[in-house]
Amino acid sequence: MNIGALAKRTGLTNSRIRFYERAGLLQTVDRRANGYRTYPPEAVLVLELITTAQQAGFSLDEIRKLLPPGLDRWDHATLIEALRRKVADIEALETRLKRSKAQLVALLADIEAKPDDIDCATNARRVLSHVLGDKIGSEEMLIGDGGLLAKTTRRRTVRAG
Amino acid sequence: MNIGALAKRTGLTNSRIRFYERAGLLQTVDRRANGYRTYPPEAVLVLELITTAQQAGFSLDEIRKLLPPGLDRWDHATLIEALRRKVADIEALETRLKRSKAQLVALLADIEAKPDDIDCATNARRVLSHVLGDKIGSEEMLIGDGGLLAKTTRRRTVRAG
DNA sequence: CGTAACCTTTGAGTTAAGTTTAAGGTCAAG
DNA sequence: CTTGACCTTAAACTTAACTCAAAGGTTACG
Repeated sequence: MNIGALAKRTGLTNSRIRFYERAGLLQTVDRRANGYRTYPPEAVLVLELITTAQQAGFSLDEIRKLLPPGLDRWDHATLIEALRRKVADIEALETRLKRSKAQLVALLADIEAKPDDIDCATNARRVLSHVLGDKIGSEEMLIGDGGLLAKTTRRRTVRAG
Repeated sequence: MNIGALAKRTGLTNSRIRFYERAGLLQTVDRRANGYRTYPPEAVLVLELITTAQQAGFSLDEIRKLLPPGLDRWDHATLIEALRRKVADIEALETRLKRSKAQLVALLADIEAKPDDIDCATNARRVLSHVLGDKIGSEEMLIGDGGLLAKTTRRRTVRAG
């Protein structure tokens, strides 16, 4: 199978497949006499594994460390470890999301609860003091990155290579 | 207030504050005769608003569009719209997270359910077919970025400016 | 033989949110 | 009058996961 065919099979771009090879993720590749890459059918599986793992939140770096052997011969213990860690990561993120959402919802309620007899500026100050109040009040709030991810704007320029 | 003092008050770095100004997020700044920036006390509030919004998942771009007027005089309707959208974003992400987590947990169970009388390679094939099976089986699976975020590896190089 | 559709490589560009560096002014204290 | 802490700018660097462009070789078809 040539790279173009593999790309069509997997829905990935040629450049992305080459990139994965360069990144050490796709080793099931050979060269024909003319220099063309040629792939065995399992390459489709490997690429699908990679994208599936990505969707589950694994970075390419993590995937590389888990994928290396020959599709069989996996490091059982390491793999399970990684999966468990990733589940824990997801749970942590879920917690953060829940908190952020609650804050936003509270903020919405607060803004809309404007008594209607006070002016906008006064309402703004009132809301503002609620939003920042809790934070400013506590001498030292718990540190931690926070920062949910603003991935609403994903690039994902879809265009075949 | 000089930039250093503001940085200390907010816990941000000098460079980050300058960056926010360059990005059009922090307009409450003046210059002394010597070129030094000087800030009014409200600058602390503005910066705290910015980081709070960031933690709620807003990108700097989104924040810029919501922040512009003079701390009061907010665009009520636009703001509420944005907040609602962000809540919806969070909910969508929560859904995706739930699905991914379920998949991972299922995968874990699958791996550990190895009958112990079959060899590792066979088990690997068995598990692999489960992981990819659903996907391969369906002619055309629902499209959509997926890609949870692998932000386990956050850079956040902590070093004062 | 031409040309279109493949394939190759290298190297640079993209995005977000900053940080780092280099080179240099300013200011307060001793 | 020098030292150290502070401030200034512009420009380059960082990370992840790719994409895009340029310049060129290969192959199948008519």
